Amino acid sequence: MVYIQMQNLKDRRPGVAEIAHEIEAPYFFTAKIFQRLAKQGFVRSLKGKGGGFFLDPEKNDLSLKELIIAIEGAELFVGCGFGLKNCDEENPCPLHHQYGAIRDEINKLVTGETIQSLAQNTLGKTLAFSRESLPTNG
Amino acid sequence: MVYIQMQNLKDRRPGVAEIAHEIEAPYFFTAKIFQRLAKQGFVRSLKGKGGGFFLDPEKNDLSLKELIIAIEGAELFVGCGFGLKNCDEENPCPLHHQYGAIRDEINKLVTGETIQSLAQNTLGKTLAFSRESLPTNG
DNA sequence: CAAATAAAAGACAAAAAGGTCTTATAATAT
DNA sequence: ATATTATAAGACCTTTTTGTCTTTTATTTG
Repeated sequence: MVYIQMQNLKDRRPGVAEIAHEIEAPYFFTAKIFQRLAKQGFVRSLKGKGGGFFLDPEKNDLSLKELIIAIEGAELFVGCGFGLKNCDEENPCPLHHQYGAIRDEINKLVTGETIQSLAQNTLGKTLAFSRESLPTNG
Repeated sequence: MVYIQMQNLKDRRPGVAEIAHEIEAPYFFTAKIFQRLAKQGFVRSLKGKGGGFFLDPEKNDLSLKELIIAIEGAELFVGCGFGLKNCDEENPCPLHHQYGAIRDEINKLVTGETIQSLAQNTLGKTLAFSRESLPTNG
């Protein structure tokens, strides 16, 4: 989605083939994932010539946290590091406080960073996926 | 394993039923997991009456990192936060530096803490799994 | 030795994740 | 209108993870 937004900022709408190539994932698998993201409202799409994926230009604050919660649930942000159900401040697991500190850092990161901020910050830089894309499939 | 070591420090060797109860996991599933851990040499066991699981008393430095790497591989400690293969210092992903900081923290935690240190530090405290255990199955 | 206890081994089964392909539908351009 | 382009939908398959059960083997105690 960061890649999509980066392209949107350049007035382009990347299609499945291009995105799949950039993130080094199979074509159809990528298609499936963005189908789901589109249905959930996280991306929009246009069919036909010149079509492709784009983010709602109205919203400029889609945090990583919102996305992660929508896709994987909130466990990462609330659950016990050891996966214990009974773990809390009164009955902490042996890793409770140490893990809590890291979880706070993760929370800070995913709350503060948005798809838009990441795209904006990295526009023009040499990135892991910014090599010019020649669509493939596989 | 922390629970096992805590019990070992009290000269007890917990069995599958007891461990399963403490970690709120199904009996047979827990059995499977410890079977694997035993084969990998991370725990030892004794069959028969009075038997159960215990850690090698010689080793007192089994880090969480060693365990995680043996069970899940090292990706958590070396991989890109976005899962990109091309991501490195020269070609960073949009989250590269932010995620790197968190990964460093995780590394520090799992390198510094061992099963033994966690067991030792938490002996006698009221813990998520320290309520006295009445073995069940399911 | 026999009985009881407890893990080891291995076969199975169910559910979730990952991956592929075909057909349908929408949009554009001519 | 129609040909082209591109996503949407849904069926389907494979692999991995999770979970269950039965049988075997080892150990202790009487």
